Amino acid sequence: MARAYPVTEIEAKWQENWLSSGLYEVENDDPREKFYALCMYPYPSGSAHQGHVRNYTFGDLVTRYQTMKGFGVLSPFGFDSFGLPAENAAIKTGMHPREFTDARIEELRSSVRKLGAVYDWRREVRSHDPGYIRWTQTIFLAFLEAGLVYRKQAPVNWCPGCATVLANEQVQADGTCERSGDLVEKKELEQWFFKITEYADELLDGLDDLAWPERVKTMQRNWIGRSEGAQFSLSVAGRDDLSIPVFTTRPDTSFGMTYAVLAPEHPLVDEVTTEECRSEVNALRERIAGATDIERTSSEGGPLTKRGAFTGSYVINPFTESPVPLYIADYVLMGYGTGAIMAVPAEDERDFAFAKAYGLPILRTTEPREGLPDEFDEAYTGGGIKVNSGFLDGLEVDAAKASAIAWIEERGLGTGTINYRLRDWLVSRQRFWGCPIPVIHCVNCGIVPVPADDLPVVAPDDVSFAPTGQSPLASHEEFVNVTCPKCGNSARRESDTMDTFVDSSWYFLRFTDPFDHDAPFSPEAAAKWMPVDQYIGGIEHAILHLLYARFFTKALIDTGFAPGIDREPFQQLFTQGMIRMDGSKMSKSKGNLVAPTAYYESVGADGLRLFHLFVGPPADDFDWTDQTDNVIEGCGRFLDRLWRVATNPHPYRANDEIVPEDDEVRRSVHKAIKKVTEDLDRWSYNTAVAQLMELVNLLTRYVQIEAGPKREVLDEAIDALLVLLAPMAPHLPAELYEQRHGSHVHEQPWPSYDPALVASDTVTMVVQVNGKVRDRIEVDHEITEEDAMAVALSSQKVKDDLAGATPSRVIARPPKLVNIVP
RNA sequence: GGGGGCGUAGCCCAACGGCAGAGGCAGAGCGCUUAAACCGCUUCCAGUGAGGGUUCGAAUCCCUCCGCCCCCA
Repeated sequence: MARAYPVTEIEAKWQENWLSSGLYEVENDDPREKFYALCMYPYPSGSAHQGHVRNYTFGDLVTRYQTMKGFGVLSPFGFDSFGLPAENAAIKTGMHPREFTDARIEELRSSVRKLGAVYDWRREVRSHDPGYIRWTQTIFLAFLEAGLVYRKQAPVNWCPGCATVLANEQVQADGTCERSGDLVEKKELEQWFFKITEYADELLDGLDDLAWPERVKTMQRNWIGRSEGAQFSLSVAGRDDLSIPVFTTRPDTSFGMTYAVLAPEHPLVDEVTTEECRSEVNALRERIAGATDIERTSSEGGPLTKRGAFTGSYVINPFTESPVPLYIADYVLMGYGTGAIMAVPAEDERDFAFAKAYGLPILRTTEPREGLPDEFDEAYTGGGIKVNSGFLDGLEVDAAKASAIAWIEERGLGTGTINYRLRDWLVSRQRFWGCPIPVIHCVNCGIVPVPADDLPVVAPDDVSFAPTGQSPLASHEEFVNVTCPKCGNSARRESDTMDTFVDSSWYFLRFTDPFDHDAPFSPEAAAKWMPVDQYIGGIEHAILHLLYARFFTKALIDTGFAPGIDREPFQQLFTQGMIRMDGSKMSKSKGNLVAPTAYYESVGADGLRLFHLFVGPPADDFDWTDQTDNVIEGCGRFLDRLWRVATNPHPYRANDEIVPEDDEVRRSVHKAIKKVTEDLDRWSYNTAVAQLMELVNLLTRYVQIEAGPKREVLDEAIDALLVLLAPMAPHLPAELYEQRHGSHVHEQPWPSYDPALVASDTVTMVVQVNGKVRDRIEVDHEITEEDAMAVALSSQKVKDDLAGATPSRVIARPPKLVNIVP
């Protein structure tokens, strides 16, 4: 539909203006109070999609709004430009990932500008730039020196068809390779790890004070998974040389252990398995080798039958000194605790199901306060009094835990320990398009860091991406063959690259000072801008990115890069809802994208932005349906109306006569200022837009009244509208404000409202009888409780309704409501 | 299996425990127009997924159930 104003022209003009005026460039010595507004930097996937539009609309609103409120706002933009898609494209087309990536960065950058979003573009960072790689590598080496980086054997996903290592996201839910469809195997390789577990407690405790969505905090807490308990050893019957450490969160239930379980991949399985049981044990291990943790621990598929096997050995329960059978079972994971458990079927659900399936004894050790139920068809995991538990009998669960731990420690069998679900962060990737790990392997000197002067280590260009089964880096002779910086002998360069989550774990710090050529960023700049005051992104990063970035911030402080900054990088977090279409998330991989481009021409970036603000609460998901275009068009119509009422000539009232509509408009303007300000502060953008629509509708009627509109009243209203709309849909207000005043709307201070105009003199008071509305009476807005009651009781309708009965109670909430209870 | 979110008009959504309706979409009618579109005005439409509880008063708080979605296992 044709617009009432030249959208494309106006938007292009202002986008150019914002780029060249430097209005949103901030210096590190900016005297204003700082505000750091940040959207999660994107993977450059080509031109922006609706998810980007939504994200940057919110971010840009924050930037412009806080600027108008007087803050010096740091609003940078960059690209998370390492990653698999570029490498896959290289394998497919032979195009170098850098070329591929650079082209897509250009595309995304220009489509973000078409949205009218403003940034300090001088600060742009791109993770694949040598200038960024250098500092990622510097940080890696600093962490290595600080003992926060180490190497150990770990299983990787290996696709036999492609003869290559796969990232987790390349393995499909059914355990096959997304490219070849082969069943992915686990293969042990030397890998690099970050010691994030060293910060587990701080990462957990730090969550308490953050202004984050509660569910994100909960997800992180669950991911860290701190549990207190005990670790102790079970000796294998008849084998004085063998003992098996187990971890339990319920040491108080130890007397109820009726069997024990090893993870199938536990190193002692071969040792303890007897000849008679070997074939069954091996069969199970083989079957489990390809299963994911989720499949293994899922309770779907009924009781845990055929998912365990007896090893033939027995272990001694140290509390009872009796032998219990030792099994292997898929529901015990090597990666959690010690990879071995004592099984207490009466008080653990999984153990219960397994015991039932294998006919193992079940012995209760906890009696709930309300007594034992008659039916015993599930485990009891609650609190109560210990029974059948020797020296623990009669104790409460918590006291029994402490007592059991003390008992274990006294005998030197083990200790009370804290266990985490969180594992150390595996950062090495057998990939080309990532930040190279800057170390050299020397036969004489071992692992030698690349000297600082030789950084960055950048991948060579002349590599073949044909899938030969080897990482392009590992097979590049000149890259790999080096001399050892320590002893000068020939050595081998590390060919693994880093997880791209490493790049994104510190980019927000680089933004504070991307100009520094001697350090990742200067401590002063970091201290000036950190922490990020408002971080905005998708819920899909609720766990990994946000946890890694928090870890990095703490580790960077502890390694001296950023002394004195807040240990939490993101003060406030907002997670936007996702856009769904046909029941699934709108995404490139689903092929259900609706490109924003066409809307730039029909309703403009302003119209599209307004739509994303208006469609519903920003945190909620919304469905893109065949109605959506109508709604977007409606947002365009609103902008048309604003344009018309602001630019059309009106039959202004010549005389000084005052009409009631003047007052109504003025009151509505101040009400709108109040409402929009409150709504922007509480992320209620949809209602803020609705308020502006209401005001425009009112003005549309006002200019048509018989007496004609009063010029100053209309001007005040339109100016207020433009200022209030400026952070949401910036182009049109900028144009109109310039036409009216010759100045820039985005440099105007945020308006305040007159409280006297917001409150009206009289209000409609509701009178209820027994909660049902019986009358509405106009009263003074400052009416007292007594007067309100008196007025209510004198209402004829109330009297009729009461029919002479004396009210037993009268509740007054002046000036809005009185409720009379007969 | 555990945790969380959401169910209000034909649709998207408002309503700090107090009159269920702010706004938009779609529909209907009228005006403008030679006519239509645009534009303007008017209007139809729900008792808040179901059931219980707390309260003078519940869409809102609590419990159970149903449906959809997300995260974790």
